[in-house]
Amino acid sequence: MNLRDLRYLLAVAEHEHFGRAAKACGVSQPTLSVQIRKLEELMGVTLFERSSKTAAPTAACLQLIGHARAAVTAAEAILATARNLRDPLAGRFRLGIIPTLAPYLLPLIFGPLREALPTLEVEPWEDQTTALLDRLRTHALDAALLATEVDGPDLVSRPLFAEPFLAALPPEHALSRCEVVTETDLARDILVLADGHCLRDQTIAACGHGGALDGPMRAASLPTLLNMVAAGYGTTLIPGLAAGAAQDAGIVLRPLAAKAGRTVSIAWRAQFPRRSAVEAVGEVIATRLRGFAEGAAAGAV
Amino acid sequence: MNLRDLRYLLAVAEHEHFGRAAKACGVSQPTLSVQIRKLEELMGVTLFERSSKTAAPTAACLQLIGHARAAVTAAEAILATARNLRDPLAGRFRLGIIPTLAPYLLPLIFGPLREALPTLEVEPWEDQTTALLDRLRTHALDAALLATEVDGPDLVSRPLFAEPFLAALPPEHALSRCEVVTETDLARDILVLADGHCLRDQTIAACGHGGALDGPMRAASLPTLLNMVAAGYGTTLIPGLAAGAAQDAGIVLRPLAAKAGRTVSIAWRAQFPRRSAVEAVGEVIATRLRGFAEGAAAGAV
DNA sequence: CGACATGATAGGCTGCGCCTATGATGAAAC
DNA sequence: GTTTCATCATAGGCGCAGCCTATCATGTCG
Repeated sequence: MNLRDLRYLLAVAEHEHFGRAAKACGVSQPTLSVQIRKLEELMGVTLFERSSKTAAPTAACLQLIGHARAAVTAAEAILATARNLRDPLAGRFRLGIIPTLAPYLLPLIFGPLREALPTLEVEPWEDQTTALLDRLRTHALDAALLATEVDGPDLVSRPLFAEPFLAALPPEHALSRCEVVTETDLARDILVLADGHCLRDQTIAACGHGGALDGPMRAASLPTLLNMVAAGYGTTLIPGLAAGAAQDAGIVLRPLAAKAGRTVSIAWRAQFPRRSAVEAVGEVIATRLRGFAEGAAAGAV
Repeated sequence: MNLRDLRYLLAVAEHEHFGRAAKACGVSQPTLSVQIRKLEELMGVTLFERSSKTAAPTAACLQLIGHARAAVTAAEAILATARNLRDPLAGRFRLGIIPTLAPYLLPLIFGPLREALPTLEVEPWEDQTTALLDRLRTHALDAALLATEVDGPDLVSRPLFAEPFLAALPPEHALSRCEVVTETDLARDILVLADGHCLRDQTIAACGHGGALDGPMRAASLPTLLNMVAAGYGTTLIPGLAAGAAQDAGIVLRPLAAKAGRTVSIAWRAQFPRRSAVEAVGEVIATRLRGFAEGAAAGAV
């Protein structure tokens, strides 16, 4: 059985006339006769009572055309839905973002995204890098904003903007008297985030450390870490976009001598079909953040 | 687009694997690859994100398979319904019956019909002959019980049983002293049904009439006519099956000398596809009424 | 690096569904 | 009664869609 056959069935049932139904279907009358006959043989039911005047649907036929109409309608709904889905810049777009970036970046890009891509429903998902990569690979995310290189041939990425780090000091800290802080100077009493945050590894890579990394005061999130620094427990590096939040917490910020920083990239599956959506989102973010690195490195936010 | 294509789509979406989906569909893997590809081109939407491990449905695909499943389900419902409809001895059977027959015949045949054809839902429709023929021709009835010959090549009929007429007399009527009444003797003060009833014409044909056929007391129905006879307004002919009702009304019945009567037939459209249902119904009625003519003609009911 | 799995591609064949032409039948016109 | 016109059914031929097997391209894993 075929959708075409069902359309023929509906046409003949509606017109009660093979010739007119054939014209409505855009086929010849014999075609319709043959196909309806085959349908009747397939079903084992006489669908129409033919006469020299008309072709009247039988009671059995009337019971069937309800289902037939449902099938044809559903098929047309598929095509109609597909038409609406054809635009890759429309629909849900699940975007993963690492925790040390999300709260500071999202407020900046929500507006531009909505303006540039009004039909794209960007759904942020905050998680650590490895979790984001897992979700990317299991198709639970469409793309992710990361601060690390992605590995493996199944994923690709594109850098969006450079984010310099800043030294974050308690106001009374000795280094706060310097205009510029050298990364290694921070190592002595540096505090880092809990395991799993890429910022933790990058901080250690840039500064080294004074020994006790995971003391009793593990900082599970960047706001917590900022509070700990503000309370005088030690120093740290923060990403440039968090500068505002750090200053609000009463932290002194200084540019770094070696200009340590990280590059934020957008990553996606190589096979992801809506590549244009990824690139559009990436372009909006890159444009919004253009020129940010220089301003942040200079200490002006 | 094709129902087959939708089944392929559902299979691949379910298995997330072309090879297994192909096996489930009973086709080769290349066939599935080609058909899904064509579906994607038709819709302008990428349905699956292929990798060397799996074929994951895209978000667009997930939106479409709901409709696809609806279409496939409806198509299967057609076949399932058709299977149930395949038995012509099942389902509604709209049976027209003339008014001078229905109230007396129906009680006799309801039981046997239900017993012999339990899946056939016989729906009686009482109307005069011409109305029944109209409804037959417009497919509003499947068959009709008539007491006249049917005309035209579009309708055919089969006699079921002979129904003798009986003379119906007021108890005090002079003819009630006779054992047998001659048809023409009734003509003098005969009463007949209103126009449109076949029994009216058959009564006149058998007996003639005394002149004033449609006086002020038109009898629109046989029970009314019986009441008029019982009240002494005149005589009439009644069909044998109405004998019981006539006697209940206090009417004297006598057999007729010339054995006037009528033949009850079942009529249907020559093209009606459920001919076996017609014949089964006719057979049940004929069997139930077998031997009725002799008993009724002898006056014993 | 080789063995194995995936999905994609190529070429050939079969049969379905389409057409036009014609037949069969019945109704209406004359 | 005969003709004419309508209906749907049938026949024969043709093109293409969909299927197969064989093979390729690619990525994974031991």
